[in-house]
Amino acid sequence: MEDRKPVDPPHPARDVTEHVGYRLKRAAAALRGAMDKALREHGLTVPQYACLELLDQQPGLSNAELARGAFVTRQSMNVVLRGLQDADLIFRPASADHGRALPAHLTAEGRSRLDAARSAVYAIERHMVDAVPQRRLAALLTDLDRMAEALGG
Amino acid sequence: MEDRKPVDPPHPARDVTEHVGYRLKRAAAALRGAMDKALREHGLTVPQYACLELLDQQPGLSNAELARGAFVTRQSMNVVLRGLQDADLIFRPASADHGRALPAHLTAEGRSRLDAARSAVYAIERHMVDAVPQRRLAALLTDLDRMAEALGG
DNA sequence: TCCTTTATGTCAGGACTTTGACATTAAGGG
DNA sequence: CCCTTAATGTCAAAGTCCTGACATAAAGGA
Repeated sequence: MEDRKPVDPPHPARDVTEHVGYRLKRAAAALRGAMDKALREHGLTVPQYACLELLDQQPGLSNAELARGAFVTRQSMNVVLRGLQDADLIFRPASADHGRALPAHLTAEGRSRLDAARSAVYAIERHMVDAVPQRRLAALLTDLDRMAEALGG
Repeated sequence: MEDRKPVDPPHPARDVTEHVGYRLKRAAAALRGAMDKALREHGLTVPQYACLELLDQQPGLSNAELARGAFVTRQSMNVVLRGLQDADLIFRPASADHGRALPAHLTAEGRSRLDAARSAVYAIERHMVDAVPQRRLAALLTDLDRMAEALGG
């Protein structure tokens, strides 16, 4: 049996629950839970909503591009897209004219569904944003981006 | 067909990628990815590592308590615990003496495995923390907590 | 005491996500 | 032109996580 070798934590903390990673995970989990609950009433999952939102602002994105935008694998996004396609919320051409990427677009029903869900999601985000002092919001966003970039996100 | 009804975003943004939720998700995904990669070399998943870390600092936690601490359901934590138990990294009594909760404890092997993995995880967290100005770190932690609380985290 | 509430562990089923692998397609360099 | 590289879509298998449900056990009040 070897002795325990304490590792210096990244910053002073009494336990893991004070680590940045833990707090980040907690906040993300809270957001995910709130969105799950709200979107369920609209018949959408979080990845599905994210996909619709991306397609609304960038019509014609391919499966791989959507996957990167939603931070999931191509395989996962493929499943999401099929679900959305079966629900007639998006459509994709059967074959690509140029490369291999199949550009996806919202259907009219997809747009209206997105509009409905967006109200609920924005209310959640508003509630979340209101919890932090307004003067720190910009810095918060900057720091989140820096952390993501530092980790290769 | 009804007209699209624009919803005011929670804060000024050109598109979803500038929303707080998106940035939060991006940072969390980057952290998760980095931890996944690092922990795989130690034969651990992120939930397993989180579980070991919690048990190291609070020995005797029950399945339900660990689930809350790791932001997953009891059912999910139950499978995590079984995996850790099968790998002899933790142990639980077959039956509870007092209530119904089964207190879990690290084995010696669990402790050494945790020590090894911790170095890798702390290096990641250090890298992440170093990416944000030190004077803003405390505020960042506070804001993450406020957002989590506002959403019922 | 009895009942309700709350919390826990567990089972079953399904949904989601991932890793690994393969074939197809476009682009660039030799 | 041919080959390598990179990117994409897809399939298969496994793991992970969730919702829903049920039985057990402690605590509190009528």
